[in-house]
Amino acid sequence: MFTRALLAVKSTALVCVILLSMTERTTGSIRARVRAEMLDEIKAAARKQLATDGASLSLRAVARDMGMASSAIYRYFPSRDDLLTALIIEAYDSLADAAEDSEAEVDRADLVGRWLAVAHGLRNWALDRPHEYALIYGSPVPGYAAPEDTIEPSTRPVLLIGTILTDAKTAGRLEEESLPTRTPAPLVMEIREAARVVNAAVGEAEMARALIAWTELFGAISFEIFGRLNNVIDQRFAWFDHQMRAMAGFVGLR
Amino acid sequence: MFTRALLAVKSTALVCVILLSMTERTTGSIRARVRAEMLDEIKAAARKQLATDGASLSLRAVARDMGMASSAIYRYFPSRDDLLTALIIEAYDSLADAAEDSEAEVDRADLVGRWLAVAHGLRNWALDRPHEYALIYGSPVPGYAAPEDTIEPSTRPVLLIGTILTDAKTAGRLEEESLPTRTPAPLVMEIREAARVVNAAVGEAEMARALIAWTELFGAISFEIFGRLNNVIDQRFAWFDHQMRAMAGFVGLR
DNA sequence: ACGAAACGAGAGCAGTGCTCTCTAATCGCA
DNA sequence: TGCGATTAGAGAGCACTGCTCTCGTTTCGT
Repeated sequence: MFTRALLAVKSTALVCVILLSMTERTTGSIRARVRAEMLDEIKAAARKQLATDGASLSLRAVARDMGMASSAIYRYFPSRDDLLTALIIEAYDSLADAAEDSEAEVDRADLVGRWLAVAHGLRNWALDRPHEYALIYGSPVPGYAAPEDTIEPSTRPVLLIGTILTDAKTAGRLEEESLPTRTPAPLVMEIREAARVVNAAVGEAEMARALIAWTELFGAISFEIFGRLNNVIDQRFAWFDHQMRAMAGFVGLR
Repeated sequence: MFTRALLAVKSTALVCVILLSMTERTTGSIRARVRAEMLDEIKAAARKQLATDGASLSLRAVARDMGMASSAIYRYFPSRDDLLTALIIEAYDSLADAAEDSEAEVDRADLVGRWLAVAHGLRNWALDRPHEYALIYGSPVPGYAAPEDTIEPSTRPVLLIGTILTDAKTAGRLEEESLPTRTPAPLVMEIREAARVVNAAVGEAEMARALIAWTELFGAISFEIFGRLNNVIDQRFAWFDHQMRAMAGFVGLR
């Protein structure tokens, strides 16, 4: 909003702008700074529209909301999909932040508590912004193909269980077990690789159980957010908490 | 297609139509029959379009595909959402059929096998028609609110585990256990009610475990269909099978 | 055989993503 | 300081969407 008003009174504000550019030389030209602010402003407006009108994101509505022509948006985002991509990346980061913040508040030695904190952190974030959750963990947006840029941010949330697993293992708080012998060797290799990626210093059996718990976790959130619990479970918090404690036991956390 | 050609040569086919209506008096007037066929034809065209172009379903494209004006579609479906609703209901039924057929092929006494058959039946259906899966188990379609009509069909798939649980219980093939005492009473009541609805003659602890397995099952399918396994797990079948065997153990099936 | 109901086509409305052109503001650099 | 190059924004326009309304035609029940 500030940048918009600024642009509207261009000539009179020019001196002020020059002063600003002098005191903040590190941020580059004012054009670059205004551009960065515009990018944020557009994303914020889009996020707002996402929250109110649901998953149907209209570029024109965003432009209208900002009081500018729809064509001007294309100076900042080459297409609607690129705006979506930016929102998706931000959503992953925001989700990971929420989970990390929630987990950080728990005593390091309380491994079940840390798992529960991650789970509830993820769920609370999803409840707060269901449409953003749908954007990243729901069905892909109709004509939208997730580009490369979204792959890396999407891995952030799952990294958390890596450290929990490692800490549990080193503290001797993780029950050990071996995978059934019928588990195909290629799959075992992939599970080991997954453990390596999330920095989990555990065996394939423990990692497999953690991945299953992770799957159940997002299954539970999706069921709740997408309305699959309607008319079945009203005790949403209690049910989710029960599931997560059960999965902690399944993983072998003590 | 047959009905379209029939309508195109109306006058000459009139006698034929009368004859048909006489031999098939039980099905009602020919108009009613043609209408039913049209409904099916539109749904089929829509399903085809869903499979090729993804979740963005265009009424006009469906009409174009059928060689008729877009406005004519509104004689059969009052709105695009109503078409979607019809497709959703059919998808639930089709999915439930697939799971039932898959489960029916397994020896009644093999309870783990029956659970695995249901799971693989659901997964195979989802892999065959990912967009229809997304329609019913993904994020809700943008401007679409699922009407009452979809509630009942959506319960069909889950009914299957009810019979498996009951059979396992009566055969003494289901490990018993009690819920942790901290489980809130209202939640216990809801779980018992859920067991009643799916005809599962088991206690709340067994039902809770089954619901968790059910959640993991759909979490696993969603992860696979929505691309969350990309670059992580390539051994899709083996991984799913492993998960489902693990969940069978978690539920206590023997 | 006739009035009522249903059907299909076409035009039209408001909305969408996106492109192109044109003007004005701002930039880097001499 | 001024000038050519770059960038921002507006507006018109294209093809598309869901949906409504009207207008003939066809089929229905009686």
